[in-house]
Amino acid sequence: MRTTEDNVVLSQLLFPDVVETPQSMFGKYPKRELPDGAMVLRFAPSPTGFLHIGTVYMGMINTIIAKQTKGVSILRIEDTDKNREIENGVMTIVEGLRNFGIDFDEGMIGDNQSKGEYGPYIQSKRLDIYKVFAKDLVSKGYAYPCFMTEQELENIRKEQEEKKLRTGCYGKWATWRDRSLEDVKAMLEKDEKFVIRLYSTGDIEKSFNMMDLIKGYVTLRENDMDAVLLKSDGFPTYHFAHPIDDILMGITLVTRGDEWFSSVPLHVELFQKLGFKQIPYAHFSPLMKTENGSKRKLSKRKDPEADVQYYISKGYPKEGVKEYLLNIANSNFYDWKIQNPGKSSEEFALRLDKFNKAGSLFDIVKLDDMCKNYIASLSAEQVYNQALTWVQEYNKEVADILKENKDYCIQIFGIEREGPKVRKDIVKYSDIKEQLTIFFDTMFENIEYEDISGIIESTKQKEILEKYLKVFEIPNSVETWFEGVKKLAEEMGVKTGEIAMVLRVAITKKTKSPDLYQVISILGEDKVRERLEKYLGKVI
RNA sequence: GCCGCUAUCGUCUAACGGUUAGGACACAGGAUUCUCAAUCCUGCAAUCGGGGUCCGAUUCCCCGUAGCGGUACCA
Repeated sequence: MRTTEDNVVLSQLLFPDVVETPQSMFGKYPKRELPDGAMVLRFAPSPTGFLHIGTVYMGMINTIIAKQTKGVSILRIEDTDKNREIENGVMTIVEGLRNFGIDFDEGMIGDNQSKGEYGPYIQSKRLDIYKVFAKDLVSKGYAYPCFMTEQELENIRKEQEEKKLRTGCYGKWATWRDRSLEDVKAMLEKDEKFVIRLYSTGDIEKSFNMMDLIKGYVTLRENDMDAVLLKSDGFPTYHFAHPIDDILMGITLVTRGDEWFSSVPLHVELFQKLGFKQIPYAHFSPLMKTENGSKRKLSKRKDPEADVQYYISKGYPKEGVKEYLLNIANSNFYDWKIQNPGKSSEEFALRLDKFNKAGSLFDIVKLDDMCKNYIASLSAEQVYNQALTWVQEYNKEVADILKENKDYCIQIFGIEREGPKVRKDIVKYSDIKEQLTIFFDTMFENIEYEDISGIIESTKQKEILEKYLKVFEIPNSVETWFEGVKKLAEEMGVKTGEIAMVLRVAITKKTKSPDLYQVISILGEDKVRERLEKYLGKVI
């Protein structure tokens, strides 16, 4: 057993270089001056090498809530596991989020750059800070060095499993928690590796209640694990970094994934031992997918759709993806969107208590629908601009066409875009190539005519074409044009539909196309006549 | 195994303890249109199972069951 004095000595022995105290640390970060109700939120992903769809989801939620409460959003990087560190990990997150229009008020803005006064905003640069608090805990007897080797840890785990006990380092299994100062000194002199563990005083038999902003009131058991606070390499575990970073940064609501929920008792004990006021939690359920009839978390390893790049490369509009994500967050978003067509999604009042408590399935069909509606809400020029951005990266050939024929393309994207009945056939920007095909000979030449001879005999087709060519002109309204077609149908004794069908195939090679009159108007009289004649030649 | 959270149409979800259990997406049918899309109408389709409490339970309680998460010197 160690005395109170022993612990003070021990803390000095363990952290001889640390001169700061928790009090002096707090002095460095003044209290934030914010309006009533303002929330300070931090989004704290780990740099694991790619931008997860969940990262966009959480990043967006945090920034929206901060903005709506006139608070502060912070992007912090949790890179305390150097085994998992990946090159450019930070940039992938920073740039990826920025690309999605998700901007933070404070935090990392580049690999080694940040903005804000509450940094550093990357945990690997905060090592000295964690030591200050670790030293403080040791001096108070709330933490201690543990010299157990991996093998020893493994052994106790096996023994616990055999005896059907809870596994882990707690109570009598935590063999170093009460060792004498002499024992510790001896190990230190031998330069043995050690970790700093929490000296837990919790009782697993006791429960306590806690409010989670998403889950509501929950009942949890107290923590009794002597969790690792500082690893042998001097890096903190997440558990230790979390209270310190969030308190020092003045966070008012901790948002994080559901996987942390089970650690709440540990974190509560840490807040108490550190003398911090508990920050409220909101635990978000993960995005799921189904596989073989069972649900599971979307994982990058197995699921390509977990990577945001998957949607980008397929040409999904980012805004549409965000809207879909918002709809997962609060399912009344879609209704709100319809009622507030002009408003930006960021104005939607997200409510924490409206989040799904269990995991939501990621539904690509619904995503398609929302993207389709999103694109339908844009002007032709906006479609052009967004499509161009995408195509410049993913389809150079189409990008050239777009750049060289700006006005023409805008006309094409404008087909059936005016008025109440907007054409909704673009889900993602990869679909626009299909839209353009009939308007550019270079692409048009490469597609085959659809065969309608089974529906309308060749001789009849020929007759229709010949007669139509004689009266062909492009009037200035659909009505006039269609009147002409109708008149011709009457004269020939055929159905209007048949004439339209023949013309459609002759002009677009397809049996399905956007409004024929608008297509003809855009193509122009010469081009249409040329195509009609060409098809006539083919039918014979 | 142990601990915790969760449970409404296929999916996302709504419903002060009293509703015909509502909406959206998907699907099917119809209307409309020069085709397709769009639009409009209609249909299909759910309270996990069992016990309580209550005049009355999707809602509250208990027991099962299932799903998810945790059970690391990973986050």
